Amino acid sequence: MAITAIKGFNDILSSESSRWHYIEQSARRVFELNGFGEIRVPIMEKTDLFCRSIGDATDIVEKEMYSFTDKGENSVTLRPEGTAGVMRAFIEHKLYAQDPVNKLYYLGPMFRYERPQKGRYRQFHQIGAEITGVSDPLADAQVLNMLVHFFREIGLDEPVLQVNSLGCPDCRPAYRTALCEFLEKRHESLCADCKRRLSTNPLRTLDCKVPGCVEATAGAPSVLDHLCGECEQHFESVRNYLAISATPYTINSRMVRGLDYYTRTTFEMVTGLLGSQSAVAAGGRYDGLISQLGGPTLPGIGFAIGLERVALLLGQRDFLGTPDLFIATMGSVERDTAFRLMDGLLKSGVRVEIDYEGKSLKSQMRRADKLKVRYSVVLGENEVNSGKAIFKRMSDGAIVESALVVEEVVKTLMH
RNA sequence: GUGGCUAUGGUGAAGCGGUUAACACUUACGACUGUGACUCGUACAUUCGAGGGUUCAAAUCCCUCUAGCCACCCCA
Repeated sequence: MAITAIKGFNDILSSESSRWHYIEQSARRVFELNGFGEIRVPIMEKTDLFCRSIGDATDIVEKEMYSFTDKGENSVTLRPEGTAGVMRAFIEHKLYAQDPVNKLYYLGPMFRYERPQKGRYRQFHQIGAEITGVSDPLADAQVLNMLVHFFREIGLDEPVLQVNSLGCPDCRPAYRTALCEFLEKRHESLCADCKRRLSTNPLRTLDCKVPGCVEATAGAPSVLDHLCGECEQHFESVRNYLAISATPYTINSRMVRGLDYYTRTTFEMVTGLLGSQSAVAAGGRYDGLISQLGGPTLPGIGFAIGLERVALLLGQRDFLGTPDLFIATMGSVERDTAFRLMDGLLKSGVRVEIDYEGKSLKSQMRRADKLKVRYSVVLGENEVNSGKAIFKRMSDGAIVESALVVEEVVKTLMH
């Protein structure tokens, strides 16, 4: 048996990479428009970074990390998400010293040891953006609008924005207590998973899909009713800004986050087209993270987009252009002329394809057709001698004669 | 970690115990010896995920393994 790729690790073949480029370039364009600059950080970090940021009790840290001990006896981990590494770099290089406000974006592979399924892989890719140093709700709104803008840019209007507020360390404990009290009373009608969640992560019971639990939690207290004054005001303000920019969204007070560092505003772009993987992008505010990692007390907010999921939503659209010209040749002498012409055209930025194997003219023309080239030209004895050739427009068969001089050919192909 | 489903050529797939493994697409060549698209012809799996077993006979039945997909869980 030939060696195959690791489970959950996929090759992105050249036939699909044009779609990836399209997504990545759109993101770069939108993010840079908003003043974000790219930061490139390693894909491996000390294990402790993720334990301290994501949270020891989360599934990611408990069972999904690719961690191992390197030859220097250090525990290292393939990053399961991007924010932790970016914030580590932010602190390490004291990026806050010159200006606490930094707008950064990143893209690249992330790794989680999970059972693969549609839209979920062990190596997957994210494009993320972060703003540090701004606690004003205006930043929340800008980030949300940028995300929505990105989806509009790539032509997807299907994922819808859902927003919630998780409160802060001051008001969340009280909510948690209220929720637990509520759930305890309905303990018997909860599914086995939810009974377990009651102690591990009570908020999770809110998005359980088991009908009994949906029913049991129907009247559960909402986070939004338990926000402290400041958090409530913050959320109000975010909503106000979203109204000003006419950004469509819905409030989902049951939205839960998988990472511990989130505070206040959280959000997701949600789709119903990817089976059980409904989130194509998600993020939120993380006001305590930077100080928690040993940096200054600065707020932050950001999101990450799941590239595979976006690519899945875009479907099989072809984003690659077609060649401008196919050069067919009749014999070996003509190939010198053909090569000279091709080389000149390529240097002028014309996309040229040529026959490589000296096949029959019919084969060459068939190939020209298959490559969907705009024009074709046949170079044989006559053309080499006269220095002129007939260029054929493939769409309608129209022909036009042109001298075999790069500038002339370029002019001919313009029409 | 737990379920369910599926594994036949480059691809999509027929075949459900019996001599050459259907068909379609793709690819190659040709009909048209200097011009593609349509049409037509020819070629392309000694072999059915891997390994065992049952049988005179297995792609077809049984067992084991492996892989993939989907779902649970979790999440981008």
